Amino acid sequence: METRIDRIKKQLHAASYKLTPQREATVRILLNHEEDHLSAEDVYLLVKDIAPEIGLATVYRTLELLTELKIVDKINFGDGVSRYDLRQEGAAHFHHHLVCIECGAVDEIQEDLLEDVEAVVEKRWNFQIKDHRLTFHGICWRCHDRSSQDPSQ
Amino acid sequence: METRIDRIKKQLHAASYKLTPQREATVRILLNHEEDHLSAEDVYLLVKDIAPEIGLATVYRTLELLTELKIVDKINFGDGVSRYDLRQEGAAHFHHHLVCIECGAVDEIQEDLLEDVEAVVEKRWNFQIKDHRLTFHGICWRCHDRSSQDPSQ
DNA sequence: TCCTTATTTATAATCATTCTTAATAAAGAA
DNA sequence: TTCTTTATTAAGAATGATTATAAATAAGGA
Ligand SMILES: [Mn+2]
Ligand SMILES: [Mn+2]
Ligand SMILES: [Zn+2]
Ligand SMILES: [Zn+2]
Repeated sequence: METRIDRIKKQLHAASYKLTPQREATVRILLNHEEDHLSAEDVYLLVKDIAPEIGLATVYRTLELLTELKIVDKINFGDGVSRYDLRQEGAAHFHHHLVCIECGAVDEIQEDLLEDVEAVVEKRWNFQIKDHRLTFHGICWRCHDRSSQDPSQ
Repeated sequence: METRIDRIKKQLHAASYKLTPQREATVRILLNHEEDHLSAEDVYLLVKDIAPEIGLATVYRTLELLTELKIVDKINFGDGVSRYDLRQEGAAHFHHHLVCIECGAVDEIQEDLLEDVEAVVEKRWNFQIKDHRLTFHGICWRCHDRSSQDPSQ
């Protein structure tokens, strides 16, 4: 069976890049933390466990390369750091995020939901959409539950 | 007639802040560049023309304060800097952006367009939406026109 | 006036990210 | 193999945006 790593390797080769040990270690960390939204520093600290000799600049370079190849998406939630998010395989569009302003949790929406909006934008603004970024800020279901159960509220 | 500045002054007072000369100068620059998406450095250089003694840190502090009071929105288009965008008066929601990957132009969409999507998100994910960020990346109408007229294409 | 607090300036410090340079690894030709 | 070229990396310096600090100033109230 062809693994996810194998397919990423092919994508690199198709663009005439190699899957070096450092790059492979970085990709493995991303695969093992698909749910998370890791910063370059986060990735660096995690990848050091499996490849202790790696340098921070290499992690940055690798993440930049993976972003170029659309294997990961670089996102920014407004704190000072960029975060990196593995794309779903075969996903045409980047998924959306729910950022809780109470607890800081970041949940994902894999459904597209924007088809209609994009059709309107393409037509009315004559803008050919290639990608999108959509983030909602608000109160997550956990904080919701907490405050409705809390008798002090 | 009550001006836009007067109303912003009231918003500051309501939160027990003063509209100091430095803050007023900063707000005036933002008002004079509503269409643009200025970085703190951009604002600083422009505000120096009308208030040469102002410091960069004060501009940062003022922009942060205005963001807190929801008078401006802080946005990030992926280049390394934060940009500041005056909110439309009375706008319930932050407007959307079209970023051209060819020429770098940033156009605005003032229409909401997200009502239906937000209704779905609130219901299905039990998430109480307070704000949103939506940016489309693609080819703007100008670049579109250019390439369809260009015989070398 | 004196006292207290808010605000600003100037500069230093911090932090994320990028750049530079020399070393290393891989690949190809002969 | 050996030579040559190119890609990649590590280490640390440099950069650039943003924030923190400390002293000065302005404003407001008793
Ligand atoms: Mn995500
Ligand atoms: Mn805008
Ligand atoms: Zn929450
Ligand atoms: Zn364009």
